[in-house]
Amino acid sequence: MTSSPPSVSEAPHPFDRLHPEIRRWIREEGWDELRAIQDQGIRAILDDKRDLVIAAATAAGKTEAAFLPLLTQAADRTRTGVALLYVSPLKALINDQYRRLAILGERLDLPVVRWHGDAPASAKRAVLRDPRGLVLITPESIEALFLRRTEEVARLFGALDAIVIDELHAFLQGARGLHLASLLRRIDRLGLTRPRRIGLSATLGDFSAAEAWVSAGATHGGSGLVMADQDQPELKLQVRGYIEPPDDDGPDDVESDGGESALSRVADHLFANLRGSNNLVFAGSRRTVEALADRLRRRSEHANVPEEFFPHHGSLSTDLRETLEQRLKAGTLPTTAVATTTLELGIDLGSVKSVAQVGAPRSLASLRQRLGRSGRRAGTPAILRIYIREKYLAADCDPLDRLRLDTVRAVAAVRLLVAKFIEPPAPEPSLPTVALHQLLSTVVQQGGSRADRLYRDLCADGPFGLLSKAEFAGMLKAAASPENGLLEQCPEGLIMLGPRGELLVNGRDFYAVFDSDEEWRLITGGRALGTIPIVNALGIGSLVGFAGRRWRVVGVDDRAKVLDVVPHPSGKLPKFDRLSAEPVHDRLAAEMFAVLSDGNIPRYLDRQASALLGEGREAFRALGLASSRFLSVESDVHLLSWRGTAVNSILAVLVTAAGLECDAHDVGVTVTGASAAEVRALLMHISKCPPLDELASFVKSLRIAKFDKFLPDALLAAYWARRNEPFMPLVSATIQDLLNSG
DNA sequence: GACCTGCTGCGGCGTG
Repeated sequence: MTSSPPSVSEAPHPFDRLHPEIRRWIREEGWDELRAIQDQGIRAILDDKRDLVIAAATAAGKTEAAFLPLLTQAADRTRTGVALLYVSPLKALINDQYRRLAILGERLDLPVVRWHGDAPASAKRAVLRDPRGLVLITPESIEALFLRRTEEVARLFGALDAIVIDELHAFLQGARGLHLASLLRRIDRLGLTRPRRIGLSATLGDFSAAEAWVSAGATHGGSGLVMADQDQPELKLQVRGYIEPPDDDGPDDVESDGGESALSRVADHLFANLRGSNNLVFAGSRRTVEALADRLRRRSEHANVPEEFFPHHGSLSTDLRETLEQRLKAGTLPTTAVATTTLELGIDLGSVKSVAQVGAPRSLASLRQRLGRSGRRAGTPAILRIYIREKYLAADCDPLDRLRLDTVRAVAAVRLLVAKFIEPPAPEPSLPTVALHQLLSTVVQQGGSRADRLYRDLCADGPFGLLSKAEFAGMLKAAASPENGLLEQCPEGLIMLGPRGELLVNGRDFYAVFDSDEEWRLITGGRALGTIPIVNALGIGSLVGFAGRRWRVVGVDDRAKVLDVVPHPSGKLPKFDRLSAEPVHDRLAAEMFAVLSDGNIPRYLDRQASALLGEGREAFRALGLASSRFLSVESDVHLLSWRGTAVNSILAVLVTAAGLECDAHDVGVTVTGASAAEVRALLMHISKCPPLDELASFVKSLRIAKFDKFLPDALLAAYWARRNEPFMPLVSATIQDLLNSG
């Protein structure tokens, strides 16, 4: 379902179909011509009423491809009500787009209003009084409108022509995407016709998933897709290997004066090769970002050169982050950002010479996104360096460590990058939590509702359609239980908020479907540095490494949770809560097996990485793992599935349910306290797999999302089973593979 | 052995 072929000769040129004021603006901007993606966008939007996905690289002009034709239509509109809604996952992106779109809006006499928590209230009041034009908003602010402006929201959004969803790929997975899907469906119901939806994205793996998300609830025929020609730049790639020193326990902590840890040597290489240009370094965790930024700052100090390496992560203050982003974008001073995932989304960062990845990738979607953020100049190759740190192998080490799985995963990830593989969206674990959130919000919006209507509005053909009527009833019953008190039912059957429901919904924390932790705020000389988790026990005199520097605490405000700090020569890195590793997809785990099985040494490996890959393969052969998937180590048995996180987790639950202690790891599970023969017998037994919902009680924690504490066990168990059902054929195949192996 | 995102309404104050 791509866009229609080039138009017949008598059809007007897309440019000539735009509003005269927009054409004038384009000429004044000095554009020679519209880009292909914009021509296609104009045709698709003006010729067709269907939903649309626009896919093109960052800075390729997607926003204009959507808004030039949409504003052309909106300028002639006579209906009252806001004409266009733009939804973004980030406030910073709204501010960025506002600057571009407000100029066009002014020319067309269409108000353009930013609507997020930090946006000025005056413009919001103005559009409430006179609803028209374009509103740029976050999902949470849409939620707030439904809850706090229930009477006015239909006047605002009841006659929309179109809803543009930016960074669409960020909403295809996760609780927030489900939240937005529900909010859009609620907006659809405010008016007589469903507004068309237009999704924008730079990195889509699965176009059909994106089109399906966008066209949910469409009454006439699916959606269209326009995409830019993806000119594949040359990719220059290196994978570099490093081995930790023998007795290094805390590799990520603040560098000691010896400075021989693998991370220190990674810092040496980055310092020598990235200095003098703009680069992005993705280091995985906030702790590693801090450790690496600290090492790079020290190298600048020792070399007596200006600092040009700076940390960027979600716990740093907006001030520090924006300063760094603007420095990257300006491009006048050489700048390298050492970041977590914070720089994967968001504003255009300008031209970047190279991207580095510290640690083997676990997600191809993420790796692709990172490469896509590198905004190269036309004609220059994309440069990617992957740095791998492996353990020193002691004589008595775990044989699994001998497989050098990080090096192997890096090679496997590169192979899948070349094969253009991107993980498809996975079933969303937090669906019940988001359903309860939307249930409470809908009860407020409707001023009391009946159960059957709530089920119809939220679930039937909707984003929560995976819940059965019985499960939904269970959710209602639990929410109305005396201990939860979220809902109450009037004698006539009308469902209202209960006292705790009122408290919850009126709290400032309610709008987002994701949880947030309590944190210390770090201040120095009146300037905000950022936040660290409250689990860090800090008092006056404590030393802490943060924002790429080291500090001493000189003041504590326990009530406001503020720490006053001053620069200090030393400090330990704070703890950031870590739960579990990012999941690995089946395809990546399977590719790792393939990498270990063949003998080819890719040229993009440096000498150390080649040696590590060789060692891994040698261990793989020596341990007989090409044919056997059992590996006994003292009282443990490793079962090597070579499958992804989802399959290994289910396998671990199965083994636990059968009575043995078991934990999942990256390429299989480890069974404790049984012999290989016993484990084999057990696998034969569980190959006749018990029903999944009976297994759910063996899952370590079913309560994972924000409102799960209000949900009944039976619902959480049933939903766990439902979202894992698609993996069961693979689980059965895995058990067969294990049993068939030597 | 991980990361990220978001936030109302109102009273009180200062300023033009």
